[in-house]
Amino acid sequence: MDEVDLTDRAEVQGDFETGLNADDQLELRVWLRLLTCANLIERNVRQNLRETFDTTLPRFDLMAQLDRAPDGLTMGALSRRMMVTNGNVTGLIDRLVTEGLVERRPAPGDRRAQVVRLTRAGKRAFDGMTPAHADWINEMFKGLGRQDMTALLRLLAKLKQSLAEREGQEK
Amino acid sequence: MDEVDLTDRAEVQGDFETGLNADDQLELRVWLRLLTCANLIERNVRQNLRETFDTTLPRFDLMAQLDRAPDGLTMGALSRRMMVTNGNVTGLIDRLVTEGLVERRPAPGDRRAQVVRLTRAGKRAFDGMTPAHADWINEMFKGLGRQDMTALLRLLAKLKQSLAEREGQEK
DNA sequence: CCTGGATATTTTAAACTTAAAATATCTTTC
DNA sequence: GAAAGATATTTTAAGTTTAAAATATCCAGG
Repeated sequence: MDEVDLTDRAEVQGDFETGLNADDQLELRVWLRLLTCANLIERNVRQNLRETFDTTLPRFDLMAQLDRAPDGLTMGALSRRMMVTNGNVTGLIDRLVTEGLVERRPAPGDRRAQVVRLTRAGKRAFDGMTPAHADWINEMFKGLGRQDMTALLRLLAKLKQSLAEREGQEK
Repeated sequence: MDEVDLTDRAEVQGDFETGLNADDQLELRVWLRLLTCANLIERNVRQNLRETFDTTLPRFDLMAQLDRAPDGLTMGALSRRMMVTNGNVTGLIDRLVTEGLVERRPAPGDRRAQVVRLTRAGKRAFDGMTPAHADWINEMFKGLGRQDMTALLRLLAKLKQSLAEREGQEK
């Protein structure tokens, strides 16, 4: 039997980089590896949030933003911070309001805007999740030393800067 | 007037890190910065794909995987490489098949499996997008030197390793 | 004041994504 | 060789996400 083996045994647990050549452009390799790491972390957090607290990552991210802004945020500020569209935030907030975790009220002085903030229950729920969340993240970064992390933080800052510059240009 | 300024002028263009304290755990800061970078890049590529080729990022990612596997991939292999669920791939492939960019055929020797590969038209379409895609990525990494990128690549490899280890454990 | 452009949000339609259940097939074991 | 468990995929329902259009309000200039 010399048929092609479609199960591709070399790829037991592939990712975006699988099949990429070492002589491909460095930039692409960095980007794909970055994406792989982000996906692995996201997947882990998502699963933990579901199993431990029966909630979702977008809900958690949104609540984390509100937790850091005790005076509340407008819908627009929220969507900028979460880097998602306005419409997306509208839907998420709708659901969180229904669940009683978030409250929406008209912004003083601007009848177009809404200010959103955590309710008492929302704050309580979020505080209950924070420690476990921190543990998960810490656990995932266990393989990196303090030096590694500061180096990584610095390089990512530089990349972020490089990315932010070309955001303004747009068109 | 000494009211609270809800527009928060310091946060013209916030991101996940906005509002984070410098004394927060290092791991969390690295993770959020990583996420911010990934989001900025994704957003840029997504917009470029739409404006330039009228397509989407998931479609492009899927075609990129198939392009690297000339003999095709099973649905399962594809979902592992893209790090998304099986059902997700089913839907994406359905659409790409309809558009004539991808073909699906029974896997030889296993009647449960499907082998998917780019059609002639799909290969042509993908090849037409590759150079522009590379340019976009290169442009975004312009602020990083070769040294920075290799350092970043190394650190991310270490992180990826750290993350992969705890994947196996899972229960 | 009032008109035109800017800003804040919601709505809409379509696509994407997930987790879980359902199918179908393979593989092993007795 | 039939039952039990493992694998490969699809289906389902709900949620998330996007881009674009629609609303509503603000603000600046005449």
